[in-house]
Amino acid sequence: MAKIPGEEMEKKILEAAQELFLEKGYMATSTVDIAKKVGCNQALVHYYFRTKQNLFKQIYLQYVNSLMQLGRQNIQQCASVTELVQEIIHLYFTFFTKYPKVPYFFVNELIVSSEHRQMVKECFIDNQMRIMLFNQLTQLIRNDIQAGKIREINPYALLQNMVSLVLSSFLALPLYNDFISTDEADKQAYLARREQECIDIILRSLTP
Amino acid sequence: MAKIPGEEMEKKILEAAQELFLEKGYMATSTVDIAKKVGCNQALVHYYFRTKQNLFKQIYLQYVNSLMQLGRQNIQQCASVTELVQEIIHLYFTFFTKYPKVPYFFVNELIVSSEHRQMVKECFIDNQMRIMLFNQLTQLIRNDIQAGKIREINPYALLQNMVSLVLSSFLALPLYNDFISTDEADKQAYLARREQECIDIILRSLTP
DNA sequence: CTTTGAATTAATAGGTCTATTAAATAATAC
DNA sequence: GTATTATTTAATAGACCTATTAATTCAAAG
Repeated sequence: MAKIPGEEMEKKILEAAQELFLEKGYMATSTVDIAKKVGCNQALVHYYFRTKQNLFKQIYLQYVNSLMQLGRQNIQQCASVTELVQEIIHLYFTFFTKYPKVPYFFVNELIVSSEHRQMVKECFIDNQMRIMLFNQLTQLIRNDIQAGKIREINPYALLQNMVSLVLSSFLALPLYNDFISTDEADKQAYLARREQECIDIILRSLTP
Repeated sequence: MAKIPGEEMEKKILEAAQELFLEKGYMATSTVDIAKKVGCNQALVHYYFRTKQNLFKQIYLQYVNSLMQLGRQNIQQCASVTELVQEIIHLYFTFFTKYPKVPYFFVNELIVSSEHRQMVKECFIDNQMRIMLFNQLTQLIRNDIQAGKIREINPYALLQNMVSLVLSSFLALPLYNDFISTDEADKQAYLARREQECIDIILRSLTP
């Protein structure tokens, strides 16, 4: 070791940790596992990140941000709730189809650990991006309600419904694997069907 | 100890384990924790159940069954999909409102552990109850489609949509707690709202 | 070529955990 | 009461885990 210059090793550790955290969650991943995956000494993990919690924090907050950034341009261009719903659901399906383990990782850590919730809360609370996107949603809803294009609905409820349907489509993947089919093409077809189904349900739920 | 006759202790261990598994999940609960909660020696947990996995299995399968049994009479009396949807969602909201940690426990173990999925699969595969209820749903859907009362829909998709919306209402409770309100009355109101919202969404998704 | 600071390792302290064992205690039978 | 069986305990083996320490190797600078 020590042949790789500078921050190379730090990055490798971060990447290995990312994969393992995604695969098995925080609790079930040990710094020994991470080191083994990188092929370095276990102390090195602590040398760069001091604690396992630190390492996790960096990775998790990176996901929080990338999920929030996801296609903000596309979203800002939307002129109606209908467009927005289609755009958001499509973006998330595209992203999660690429990284199908992110939803569970994300949800699990958020449910399981009060500390991790606090972490996310602090990251969200004064986040300009979040505030802007939420304000846009609220504004669009108000407009479309007044125009009689959609029924009255609380923006939080709409968000929760979308998130629920999208995430659960991916959370169910392990079940799909074990109960229905392990074939990759089948899985892709399932996800494509779910995307349409999610959009359809949400749009129907908005008709006046 | 040893003053309590017969199976009393076994039951106490089972109950303590149940609470802890619900609270923290399989991985984060140790047999030491369980013994501490009961107030007995840790070896006793193994004396009665031999392994932690055994103990878990008993508890988990009990939940699988009680969830499946849940109000099967009420459900069998339903004459239309609309009725069925309302009845099912209401029953699950009632049950989970009483035991709000069951949804996460249930979902998590199912997602996280391939072994636990196999366990459930074996329990489901030839289960008469499951087959009957599913057949009834399929039949009702067929009837209502032909009668022009609902649009064409796959029974699996309908089930997944219902389950997703119901479960996620409860999975979000820790977030509700930390981000919105810790007040018990608020939480009850939130759940009541969600129940209506879930029913509403599903029924709207079925209109021809 | 040697010095110096950074990167890496080996070793280990101090915990935890599951599961087993043998010994002690209680309950029951004879 | 004593023998027998069931319950309960203390003790511990054998893993594994995080985090730290001190020693080693490496890379660059003088």
